[in-house]
Amino acid sequence: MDKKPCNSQEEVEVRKGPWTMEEDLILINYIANHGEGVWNSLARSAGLKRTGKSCRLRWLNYLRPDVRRGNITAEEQLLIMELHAKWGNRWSKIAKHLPGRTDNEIKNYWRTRIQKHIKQAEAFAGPNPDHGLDQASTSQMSGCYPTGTHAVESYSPPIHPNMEMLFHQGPFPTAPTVSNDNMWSMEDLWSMQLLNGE
DNA sequence: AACGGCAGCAACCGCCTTTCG
DNA sequence: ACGAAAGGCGGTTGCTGCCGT
Repeated sequence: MDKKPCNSQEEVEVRKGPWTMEEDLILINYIANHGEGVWNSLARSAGLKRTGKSCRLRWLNYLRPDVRRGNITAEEQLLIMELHAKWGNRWSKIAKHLPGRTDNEIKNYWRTRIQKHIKQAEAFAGPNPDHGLDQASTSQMSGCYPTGTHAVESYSPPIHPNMEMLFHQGPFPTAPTVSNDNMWSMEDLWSMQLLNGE
């Protein structure tokens, strides 16, 4: 599509889309041996036809050994909502308070689960044209909360009262149906890396 | 059993900020 | 002090699998 007519010999084609197992292994191996560095040159040196950004994202969101995926606990849910009430869509900031969780995962979680339930709560409370949740982006949603100046100690319901009601009804899966069944586990990858690398 | 719609997740895109020369 | 490059972040999109009809 927007592929340039390759007029430079440095112009190697850039791969996009899902990462392959081989690419993952290359990246893991390279970082294990050389550590993280300048991502653009890392991608080149490792022989990956990916942008530095893509490598970084893959590493941070998926390949890091300390990354935890799936099974967001009820405690984590509450924390996410609490911090979101405080900071809005500052996902990376929120993620820092959830060890092993990535901003991307929290963002997805918020959008797919929590936001949905907020909508339901809104609907349950009755139509209110002023709220306009549909057009409310998540950032606007943060306006529903006592954001900014309110510190956590003054933290009162981070969510609509209806949300609390939903909580008691148990709308959130305490063990979300996230499953990695269809992919190799990180343990597999890391053990492979160990076999390959050292 | 097949089809259509929906939900969830991974990855990409573009903008903003930070760092380095 | 200025400009360029890289990193970081949030928003959005596309793909895949699941569920209901």
